[in-house]
Formats: sequence, structure tokens, C-alpha cells
Amino acid sequence: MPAPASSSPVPADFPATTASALIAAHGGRVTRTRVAVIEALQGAAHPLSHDEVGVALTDAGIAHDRVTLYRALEWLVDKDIAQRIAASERAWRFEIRRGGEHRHAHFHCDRCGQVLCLEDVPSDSKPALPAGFELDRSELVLHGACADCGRRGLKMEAR
Amino acid sequence: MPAPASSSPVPADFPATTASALIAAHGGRVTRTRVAVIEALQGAAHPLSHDEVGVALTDAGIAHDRVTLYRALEWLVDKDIAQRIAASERAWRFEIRRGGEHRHAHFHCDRCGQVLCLEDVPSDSKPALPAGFELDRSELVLHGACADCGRRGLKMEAR
DNA sequence: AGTTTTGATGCAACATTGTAGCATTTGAAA
DNA sequence: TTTCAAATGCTACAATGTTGCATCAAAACT
Ligand SMILES: [Mn+2]
Ligand SMILES: [Mn+2]
Ligand SMILES: [Zn+2]
Ligand SMILES: [Zn+2]
Repeated sequence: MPAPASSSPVPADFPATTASALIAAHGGRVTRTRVAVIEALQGAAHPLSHDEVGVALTDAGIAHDRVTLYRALEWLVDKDIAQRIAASERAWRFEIRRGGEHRHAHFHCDRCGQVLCLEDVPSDSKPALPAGFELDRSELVLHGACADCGRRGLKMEAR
Repeated sequence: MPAPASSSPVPADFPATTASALIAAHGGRVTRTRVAVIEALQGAAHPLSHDEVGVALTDAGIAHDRVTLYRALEWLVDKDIAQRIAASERAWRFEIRRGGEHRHAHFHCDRCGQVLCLEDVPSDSKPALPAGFELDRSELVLHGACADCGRRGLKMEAR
């Protein structure tokens, strides 16, 4: 089912939801890679690592290069379409930033390394900072053991 | 002023403060490297990267190997003498864990990469987690621009 | 003080994660 | 269709950690 071909300039401030609309709205070129990356992030139930996105692209039959993928993700973050999460593993994780949604905390299982979105735990503390400091955003990451891993049991299946 | 030489078994549960006492209290061997690392962390005004600790050791005239340093830091974290902070730079940072102190948040300047301890911003939220999850600790990192960098001005002197 | 034990170190090699430079391709505007 | 900057795909490279293993030395034991 081919969508109405071409035209229809996207209203730039309307919360676009399709990948191509999002890209175009930010003045970027709509490429297969970018579209696929966005769709991978949109379809994910939790923040994806660079590598996981890569797998998703492969699964979708989209050839891709490691570097291109890094650059695509970087661009998305830059445009605020996606955000990076440093959950204390070595690798960053990425998730789509749905318009209007407020920031939420994440849970990092120190056992299996999984990262979970805690949609209803806000991450927006705005404490008083030393003079001259300007706050951009706050990132709250909880650490512990996920249900699958259970607190008791072995130690350290992953950092 | 040489401390009373030798002897005096350290009361293992008293909050030891000297490096050697800390190490011994955790059943580790008191080595020059470990002592120097702890003292570097204790003397630091902010969390140090592996590399910064290395410089401190060099300054203190302590020869050291990259790997040994990593392992020393790992051991300290393992024993809960120090803690790791993932402030979203590539490299971890380490800080001493002073007994009884509650966890505090950190500020990461997205401009210059500096990390600052926000001693009076607690980082101890204990929100409700999905069933089966167990919380160990929570890490709160604020992002923005430090006073030196100022919000306005150039972009991206460091990630 | 000498011996022994085993934790800690040093070195080399490797792994992971991300960047930079540059020639080539391609999206999309003209 | 043509044009041309933006994206891509290499290839190198940088930064940060890790593994294996032979050697050293802290501290316990005699
Ligand atoms: Mn999330
Ligand atoms: Mn701190
Ligand atoms: Zn887990
Ligand atoms: Zn700064």
C-alpha cells in the first residue's frame, strides 16, 4: 500500500510521528538508514545499544555500516529526536524522545545489564546549583537486580 | 611525624580512615599502589578518572601500570571503599566512599566535561519498582554548563 | 630471620566502543 | 536531468577497559 506519493510539506512544529516526517521536519535527508533506525527505536521496549540497533537494521534487511550507524544516532540525538542514556555499562543506549513526554528514570540490572524504562518515575529534579551553573537535564538511573535475575543467586553475570 | 610503628590490629568495623587501615580492614594487601590510589581519591575535590588517578600516582612518585591501576580501582569499588560514576563521558570516574555519608548527585558539564559533586543534593530516591526488582542504589547526574563555561557561547568543547 | 603462600603486579596482547579523514554515492532542489 | 551538499562506507585510529600468564612481594607461618 503505497502512501500518497511525494508532496505534503510537514508542519514543522506538529509532533510528527512517522520516521520520515520526523527527519524532514528537522531538515535532514530521509535515508533508509535513518528511517530504519528511528523505527527500530520506536518499536523497542527499552533503550537500545548501538549494536542492538545494528541487529535491528540487519533484521530489516537494511545494509549498514558501523560508522554510519553511529553518525545516524548522533544526528538523532543532536536533533533531540532521540536521547542517549549512560547506564554505566560501557556502551551508550538510545531511545526515541516522544514529543511532550517528560523525562523518566531508568533501571539498570547490574546482573544481566538490561536497561528498563521506568516511565512513571520522573527524572526532572531541578535542585539549586552553585552560582553560574545552568541545568539542562537530569538523568536518574537506578541500579539493582531485575526480576529475572533476582537479587539472591550468582554474582556478576555481567558488570 | 611517624605514626606509632607496626602493630595495632585495626578494629574492622570502626570507620577506618587511613588508606592502609581501610585496605587491611577489607582483607586486602597494603601495597604502595593501593595506598596511593586511596589517598589520591581522598584528596580529590571531585571524582577522578582512571587517568587522573594515574597522574596523581606519577606525581607522588609511585610507578604504576595501567592495568594494575584499573585493578586497584576495581578492587576498591568491589569492597565499597570507592564508587564508580558514569557521568556519560566515555571514562568512568571514581570517588572515595566516606563512611556514613549518604549518596549525593553529581553535575556533569556537557561543555568541558568536568564533574562536580553536589554534596547536598541527595541521590537516594527509592521509587516503587516492578515486582521482583530489587533496588541497590540510585545515581542522579545533572547535565548542563558549569560556571566557567557558561551556557551561552560556543558549542561543544567536549562532548 | 628464613620460608612459604597466594594476592598483587607488570607486561603483552586483545576487546569494545566510538571518531576522523576522505573518496563515493545519493536525496532532493532547481 | 542536472547539480551539489549531505550521507554513506571504507580504512585508520583513538580511547578505555580486560585477559592470561609469568614474576614479585606482603604477611602469615615456622
Ligand atoms: Mn526510557
Ligand atoms: Mn561525589
Ligand atoms: Zn537482570
Ligand atoms: Zn564546564
